[in-house]
Amino acid sequence: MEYVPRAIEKKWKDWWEKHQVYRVTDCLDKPKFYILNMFPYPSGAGLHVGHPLGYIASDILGRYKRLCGFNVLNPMGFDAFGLPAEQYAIEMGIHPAVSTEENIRRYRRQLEDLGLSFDWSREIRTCDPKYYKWTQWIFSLLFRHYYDYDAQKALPITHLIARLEKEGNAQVNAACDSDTPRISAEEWNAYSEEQQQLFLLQYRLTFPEETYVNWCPALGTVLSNDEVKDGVSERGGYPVERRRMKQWSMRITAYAERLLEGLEEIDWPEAIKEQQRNWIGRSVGAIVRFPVEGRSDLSVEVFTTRVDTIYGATFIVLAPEHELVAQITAPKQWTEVQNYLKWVASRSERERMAEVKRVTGVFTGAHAVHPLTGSLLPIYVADYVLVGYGTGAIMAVPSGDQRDWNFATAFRLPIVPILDRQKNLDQAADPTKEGRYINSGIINGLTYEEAVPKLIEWLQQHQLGRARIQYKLRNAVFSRQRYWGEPIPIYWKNSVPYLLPEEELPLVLPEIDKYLPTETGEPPLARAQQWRYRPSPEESYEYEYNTMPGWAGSSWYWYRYMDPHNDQAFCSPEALQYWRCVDYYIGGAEHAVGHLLYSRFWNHFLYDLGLVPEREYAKKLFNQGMIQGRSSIIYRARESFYEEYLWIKVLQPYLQEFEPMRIPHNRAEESFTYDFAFATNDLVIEVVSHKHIDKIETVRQTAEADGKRLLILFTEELAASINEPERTAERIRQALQSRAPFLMAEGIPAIEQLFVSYELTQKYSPEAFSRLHVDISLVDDDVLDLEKARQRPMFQKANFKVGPEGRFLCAYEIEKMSKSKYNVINPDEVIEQYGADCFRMYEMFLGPIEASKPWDVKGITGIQGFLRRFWSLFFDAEGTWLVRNDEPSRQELRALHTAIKKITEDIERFSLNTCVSHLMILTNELRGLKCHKRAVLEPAVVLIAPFAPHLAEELWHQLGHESTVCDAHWPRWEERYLTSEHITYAVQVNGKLRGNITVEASASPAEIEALVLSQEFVRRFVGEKAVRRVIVVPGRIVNVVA
RNA sequence: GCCCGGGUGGUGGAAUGGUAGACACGCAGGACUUAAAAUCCUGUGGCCGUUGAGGCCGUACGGGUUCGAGUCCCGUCUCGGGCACCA
Repeated sequence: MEYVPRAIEKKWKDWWEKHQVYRVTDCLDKPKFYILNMFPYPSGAGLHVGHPLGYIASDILGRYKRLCGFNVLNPMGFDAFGLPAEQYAIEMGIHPAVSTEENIRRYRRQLEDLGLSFDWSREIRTCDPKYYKWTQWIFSLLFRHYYDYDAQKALPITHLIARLEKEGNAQVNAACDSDTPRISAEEWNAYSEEQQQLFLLQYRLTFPEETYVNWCPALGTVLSNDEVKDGVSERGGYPVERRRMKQWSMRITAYAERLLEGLEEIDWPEAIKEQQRNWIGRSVGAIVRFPVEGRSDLSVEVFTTRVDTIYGATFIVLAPEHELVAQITAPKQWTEVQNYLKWVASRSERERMAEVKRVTGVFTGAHAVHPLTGSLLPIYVADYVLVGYGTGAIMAVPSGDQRDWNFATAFRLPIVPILDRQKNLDQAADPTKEGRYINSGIINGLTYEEAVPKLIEWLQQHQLGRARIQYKLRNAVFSRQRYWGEPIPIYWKNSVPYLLPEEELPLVLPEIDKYLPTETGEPPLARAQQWRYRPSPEESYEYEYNTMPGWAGSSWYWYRYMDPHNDQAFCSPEALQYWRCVDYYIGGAEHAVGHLLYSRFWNHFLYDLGLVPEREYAKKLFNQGMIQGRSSIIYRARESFYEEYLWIKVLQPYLQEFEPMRIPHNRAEESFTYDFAFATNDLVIEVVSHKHIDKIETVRQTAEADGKRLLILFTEELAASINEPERTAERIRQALQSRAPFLMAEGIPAIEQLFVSYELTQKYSPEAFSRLHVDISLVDDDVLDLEKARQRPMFQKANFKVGPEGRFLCAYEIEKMSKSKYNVINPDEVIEQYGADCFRMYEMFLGPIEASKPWDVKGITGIQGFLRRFWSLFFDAEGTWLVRNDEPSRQELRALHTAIKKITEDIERFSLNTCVSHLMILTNELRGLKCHKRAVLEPAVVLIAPFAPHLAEELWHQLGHESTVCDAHWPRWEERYLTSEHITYAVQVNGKLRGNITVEASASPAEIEALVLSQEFVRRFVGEKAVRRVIVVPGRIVNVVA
């Protein structure tokens, strides 16, 4: 039998399907192993070669664990709500559910082609009402609970109500809004129903809140902090501004400490844990109250981590949004302050970030009283103080804090040294904690460790301050003004939100006519006519029009896989008891502070309610790296009659080497085409404007004759094409029709067309043009200079290659694989050519899975050859079966058992690239030994099965087995086959390798030492010197020290 | 600026403090072939030397610990990632 990957793979894919080989049941007599991949968003672009990396790795681990006797759950599903489907719906008028369904189908097909052992009967989709019923249900639970710091867990809101009725909230130590008033039982009981409900919102774990949010006008929705990068939206790169809006919020801050502590008990990459720690941002400090001069009713509360520097405070700064600003501003400063506030409000997040260094602010005219010295400190407003952190106000200590120093210097405010070790305060602030305090009243002469408790005690006694732990973590905005998300199961009555009754869930997404906001600016859901749920016909009520954010459905999905079809519960207690939690979680590091933090938060909450068995749901996390794309750039120089210089960042990542295409004279009548085309091994690029479109016929002929594909870049006059995309496209179309009709004909596989200008201008504004990675730009003469080229933004990260005569350059850049960068490689093509087994092993062989690396198809032939050689252990070139039942030799067994040991150990530590190496070594050795023995080859098939399942299944059945190789037993190595009668020692003299000796395995260290010292080469290197010491490392090395 | 990772042949990458460069790609030479592809064999870190002597230098750079350092420690450079007026 001959090795034909595609045929074998098709055969076994069908067989697995027919025999339900990957069906997982809750098998109580077997130990469980739960592997989870972060589920993908099914984008329209389909899979690229970067996606499967983690899936393949998890599949290998899963197959291995199954062979070791575990009941393995390694499920797959789709995080199917999201922006792109909705944007597509807006553009094309297709319902998001339809395009999502289509995308999922394609994803599933691609995943199945990889031979992944997912149990598709457990597939979940977050957009399925049967699924999001439970997302909404968890939301309801959050609404019905509050977090009690004394109990250190979430408790039902009814507990709180009972306490309020009895004793008010004076003794309640719970997570709540910072401005929650203290009320007595009488006050509470006197509240109306609405007042009580509004009051409770201050405690609920999810609640509507008026806050500053990241508003993205282009997307028409708010974004969470982790969806904003560099002041623009992560998706689409649109500007983001701060806006005060009413939004649903999740009180994740209640869990700040728990989320921090939980990190200690999970085996996650240190980098991720560190990022989460930074994001939570715990800092220990104090709140200090500075009374406002002449206003006995007002005082400024500040948060500081350096209360010890309080004597160095020379002024107070409020955030522009701070509520005191309006109350304290002196009349004569009124205009100036107002202007400043207006200016601040007008700046976008992006501008603000770009101008971090600039010092701005304004004096309010008011002063605060220093609580210890009684001196007057001017109160300023400045945007370097953020309203969202601490109290939104600071005491400025210019001698110890660089930002305060900058401000003090700019506004000529005093800088007072407070530690005798502070230096060069005229140059910069010195934040040291060393030395003893000076100019510091009650702490003069003390050290940092002594001063802090003393000050806090003093402040507490005088009711002017207290110790405080502060977190950077903010409550998470939970509503989005979009259509394609989970509806929030809430209705409003008299501006008070009420939960839908549980039996009404799921609240199904209603149909709407257009996926756009209403004319009055309400979210798309406001267009819905047909809400299934009607709270009560008599009363007036309103629906909730926001939907949940993308991270809602992904915050609990791992439980659903345990029991995916349950309509009575999110997951049955039995399934929870068996599967408990994820043993191995695999996914990208980009979710470090988004999904991975929110999902931990939900899990802690569910744990508090006794609904799930573990505090932390993912015991181990592994981050796979990214497979990056390679984007090529070519430069072409000026042509005699072609007046543009062009930089082109090209689309095919495998374009690495460019040569000017030399069209032989016998093929081309006119040689000028020579200068217009660039060629690689399998592709010709022709740069042409519509005026010269008929010339490409010559190029086409040449390309076809060479068996190369032709890529045509239409480079119209850029200004014109940017301003008039439609006309440009039309012009190109007409030119093609009249002068190069062959390009319009279908079924010419050798030709690809790309309307670069057209595509660019249709999709992107001129403003976006400079950031775009498919980029054409006109350049000046002097850019031929390499150094100058590098200064252009698009080339800063590029690697250059200078062409002959310095006439053109080519270059490439490694970057994330993404559709928008036109550097995507689709796995389908690779699988078509080499087979899924080869693709799987090649991706693993590329390097450690945690590393990011560019996709490069170069080495894949090595794997291809390896698989053929492995096959050739079983069949000869004529396809004759070679396997015999002979007794294996010691050498053969040693090769096998060495491989078993190495591969077992390496899978356990998830080093899959070296596993592939060991399989190669085994194959090479067995071929060298001409080993065709069943006793060796059968275990070898099991060893390769996790990596190349199709090939293994075929050979397994050829070996006479009826059942799947997936249920074979993982071989165990036996030490007795690994040992040998002789051991070769490396011999060093003074740490330098000088030779080898081979001794009996039983030789004692003393015997080895004697033998080594008698060696001629040892004596030569020792020379006249006396041997001072001999170190014998058993089994490895001998070092002679002279 | 702060916090994490990295830096090893032409390339991807191996190496519990114990023979650096496994395995593979690429390249060179050879076999088979009319030829090419495919396949197989040999070689392949650099330098000097030899033509079955060998030697020296090599894991970003400079120091240190150790019998022994790619690996541990200190400092420098550099690349990547994350955070960033967080008081």
